[in-house]
Amino acid sequence: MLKKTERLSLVEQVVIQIEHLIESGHWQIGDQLPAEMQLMKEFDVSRNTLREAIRALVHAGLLETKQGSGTVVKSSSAFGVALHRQVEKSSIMETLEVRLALEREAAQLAAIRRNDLDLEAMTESIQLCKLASEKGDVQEFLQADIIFHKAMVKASHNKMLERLYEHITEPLQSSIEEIMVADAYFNYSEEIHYELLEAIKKQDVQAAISYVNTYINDFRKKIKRIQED
Amino acid sequence: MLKKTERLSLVEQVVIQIEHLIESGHWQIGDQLPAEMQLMKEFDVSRNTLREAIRALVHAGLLETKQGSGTVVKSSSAFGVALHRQVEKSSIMETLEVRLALEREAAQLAAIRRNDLDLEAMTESIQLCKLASEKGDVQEFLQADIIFHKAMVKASHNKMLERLYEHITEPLQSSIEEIMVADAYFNYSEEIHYELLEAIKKQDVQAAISYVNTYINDFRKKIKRIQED
DNA sequence: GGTCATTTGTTCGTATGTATA
DNA sequence: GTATACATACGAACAAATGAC
Repeated sequence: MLKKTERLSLVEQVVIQIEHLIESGHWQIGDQLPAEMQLMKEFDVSRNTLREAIRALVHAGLLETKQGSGTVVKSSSAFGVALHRQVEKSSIMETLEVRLALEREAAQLAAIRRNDLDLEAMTESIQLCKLASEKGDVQEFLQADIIFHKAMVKASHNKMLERLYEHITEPLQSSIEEIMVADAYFNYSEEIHYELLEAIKKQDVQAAISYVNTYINDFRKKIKRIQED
Repeated sequence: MLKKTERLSLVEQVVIQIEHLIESGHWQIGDQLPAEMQLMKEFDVSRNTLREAIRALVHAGLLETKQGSGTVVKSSSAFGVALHRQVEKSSIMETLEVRLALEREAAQLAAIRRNDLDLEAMTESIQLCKLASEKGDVQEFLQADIIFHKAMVKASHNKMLERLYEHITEPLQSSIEEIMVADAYFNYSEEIHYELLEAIKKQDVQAAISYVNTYINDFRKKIKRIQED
């Protein structure tokens, strides 16, 4: 029934298989895992082995088990969880400074490497920003804004930068929403990054970098102003 | 309204305690942990509970267990392990671009926030670079160079930036050493960052940034040249 | 080379608490 | 309130690997 000791323990093998199923997107965030009985058959392991593998992934932050209701996917990557924890240990300002560093590099690389598909995605998302601003919906606007930024980072064609940016921005998002909603002087038109898109379109590296620098500086001042209230 | 029974399980409590003992340096990398029997008494838990906590930390990459021999500390932080794995999945070029982003931001912040202690540490490490260059010892020079860069990042007074930089640079280091040793045209005097230190000393932000930009660009070209050979 | 104590690895059983139906 | 299923924690016994004598 069970094979003799291979290099990896049975538990580790199951852990890796589940990890892969999650990171590949086969099981999405929020999805409920099949019942234990079914997973036992699927991986061909005993109940104890399966449970131990699940516990390891719970501790890693990828899964969450709830009595009675089962286990659900909580995060898509162990890397994301580790970064998330790091962000929680840091101040908003510190995290924002790191984000600026990544965003400035991304803008520069995007201006160099962007292809037609990238420009299309960025143009599309900036249209969403415009629509949301016309409706006056802050929440919707911020979501569209994130999509634009992610599209720009994607246009840098650096997967590591992309992952870092995504997992640093995500836990920061709720704080940003609070700040923006609390901002009485919020001005949509100032927040839509037409000039940045133009700079990347024209492959003007310097213009892209300086635009990022100014808008993050504004953002910084805004946070300071609100936090002092 | 759901009542969140966020009471931590015993296993989680033990995990956190061990994690803290490692991250605080009480147990250093390479150290052997006390035997399970002793740890059971120390944490006042059963063997199964203790073992599950240890297994979680083994999976996280902090510990390594060997049957018959014992348990040793393998890494000092879970964040470092996660980042290390991410770097291994990425190309040298990608990682270098991320490093540039962090280093540029660090140089800028260091130029603004450096204090006398920071300047002292940077001056000291640049002296080490000079000494190694006079001896013609590449290995020693590179080690001193790392110390200088870490001192600069520390001078940015952003802990998150510091941790990210450290854990991204570390796994990159062996690759860099290979490249530098293989470089027939290696010129020490070009690699000592006197001008960067001067810019930070004078709090000249622009000069610091532009110096980082040029030296990383040179580094990039060097890698491309060597990889093409 | 072999024996033995030590240490981790594995599996079982039991008691208690807790969420769901 | 009761019953059921699941989670948690403990204890014990045995297997397997290691290292020292």
